[in-house]
Amino acid sequence: MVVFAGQGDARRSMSLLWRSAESEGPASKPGPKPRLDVDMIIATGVAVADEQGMAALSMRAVGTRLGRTAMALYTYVPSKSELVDLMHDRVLAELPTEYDTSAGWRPAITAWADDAWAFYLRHPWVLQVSQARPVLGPNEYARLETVVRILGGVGLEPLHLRRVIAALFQFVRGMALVATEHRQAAPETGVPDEEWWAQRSALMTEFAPDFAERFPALAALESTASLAAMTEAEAGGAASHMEQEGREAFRVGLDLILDGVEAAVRTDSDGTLHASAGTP
Amino acid sequence: MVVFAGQGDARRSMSLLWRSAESEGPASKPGPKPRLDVDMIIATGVAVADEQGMAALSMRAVGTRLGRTAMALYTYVPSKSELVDLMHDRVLAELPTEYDTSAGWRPAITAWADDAWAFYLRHPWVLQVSQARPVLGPNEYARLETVVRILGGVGLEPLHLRRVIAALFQFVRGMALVATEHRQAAPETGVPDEEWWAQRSALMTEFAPDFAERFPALAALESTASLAAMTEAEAGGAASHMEQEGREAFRVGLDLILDGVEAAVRTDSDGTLHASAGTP
DNA sequence: ACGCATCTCTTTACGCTGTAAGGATACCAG
DNA sequence: CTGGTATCCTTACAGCGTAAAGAGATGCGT
Repeated sequence: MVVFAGQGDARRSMSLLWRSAESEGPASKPGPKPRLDVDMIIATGVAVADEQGMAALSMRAVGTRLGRTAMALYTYVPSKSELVDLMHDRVLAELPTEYDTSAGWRPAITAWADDAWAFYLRHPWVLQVSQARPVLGPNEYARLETVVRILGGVGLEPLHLRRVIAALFQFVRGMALVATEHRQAAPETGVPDEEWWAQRSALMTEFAPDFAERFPALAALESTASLAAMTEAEAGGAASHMEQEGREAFRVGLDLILDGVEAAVRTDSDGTLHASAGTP
Repeated sequence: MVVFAGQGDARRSMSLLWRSAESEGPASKPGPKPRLDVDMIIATGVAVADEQGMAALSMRAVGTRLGRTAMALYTYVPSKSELVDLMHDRVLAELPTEYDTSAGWRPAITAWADDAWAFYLRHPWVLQVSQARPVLGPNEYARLETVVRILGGVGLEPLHLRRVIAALFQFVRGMALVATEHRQAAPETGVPDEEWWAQRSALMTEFAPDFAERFPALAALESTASLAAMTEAEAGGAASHMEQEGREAFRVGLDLILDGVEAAVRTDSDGTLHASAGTP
């Protein structure tokens, strides 16, 4: 057997990502029976990351949760970064893949974005996984397929469509990222949100007493907008103000983008031929 | 002097962020002359992060660059995370604060977004700084003020305006994040982009030969869009395809959002009273 | 049934991180 | 000159990912 330098790794990680239930190697091998398997390790990793955040995810942490040492994991998984990739693709399976487009693409995409938002808040650590070389697991593709299916028939030309989707993805991701960061700030630092802001604004007036002169537009906006936000938030009150505002900004931004898409669809299907691209 | 638990830190970091050239303590103090100062340390930190990335930014790295040990820095800066905050606010000063709105807000915002994009590509590590509790330094406020000044007069109501701005910020951030991650992937892993993708797609056909059946919409889109991207990219060719596409998706997404804003402005100034909020 | 190849899992170790603690040295006010 | 204070260094600790080597269990070929 020939092994090319650096290829064994890629091969192994792909086979881990795409492995099916059977299709494994020989049923009986020499050596002690494995008392662990990749799925247990992935599940435990997800549990650790969900409960204590990405920073607390260490090989030792996962290992001891399974009653094993850190090094024992290396029998099943080539490295920590591979484990994270596997965890990523694993949780991605939670996302729905079917959306009702009978009322048009817009409600479907909105529902999709809401689900993605909830998903990110459920697994905030996913937002910490680098997108540089995407994981390319089955569930990553399934997620993409879902969006392409919804948006494929609206009449955007392929290249444009792909860019719109990329923008949509990154928008959702970015908004969810700040939301989760806000949520994590309080437990991590031990200082509750309100206290922190109160303290900071007190120090602001001390260190930057000329704030209103230096940043007039900002000062004007803050005084009016904060007031409006307060009175508006009176109805809800479940989550913190910051989180509520994050959610609200997400909705607003999403609507802006979808308005833009609608406008693009109108001009596109006017000017160019309206091919029902995507689903055959 | 009374020191409340946990407050000394906040006070110190605010004074570091907002300190002005003079206004420092007594000119002559006992003890050896400081051979370093906060600005040198910040500048060195920025240099390290720019050149080698956030992962390579360690107290030891900064220290030895200054011909000192890691611990020497703790005389000037309370902790690494404070240093990162200071670095963040420092580089933020590079962003322009004045934009020509004589041709309307849209070209101004577009120029602003382009500058932000270039800024993030120049200092990718900034995207790694948590937004949970924003740095609240002078330059962070200046950046916000800039956008509010541009968008303050278009006739969005304050609360809506704030959310639009939040969405805009996160969109730019998110798009820039993937772009920088792509750019860093090749040097970090040592595998050039094309090789990686070639290898991956070869493995894809091996491990998921049923790809086209499982993800029909995706397969259709890829075959048409990739072709279009290739022929379109033939003109340029400076940056890699991935990076080019990231930039393109950024433009497309931004235009979608701005289209949405235009629509919102039209309906807002029709229905509600058009107050020239913001700049007085 | 035996020996051996092979597999799982543990122990130990290395270099890296942020930073707490304590000591050496340089400097200024009295 | 002396005492107090500030700068800076050395040492040390707990944590990280993982390389290397070895212990023990297991199935196969003989």
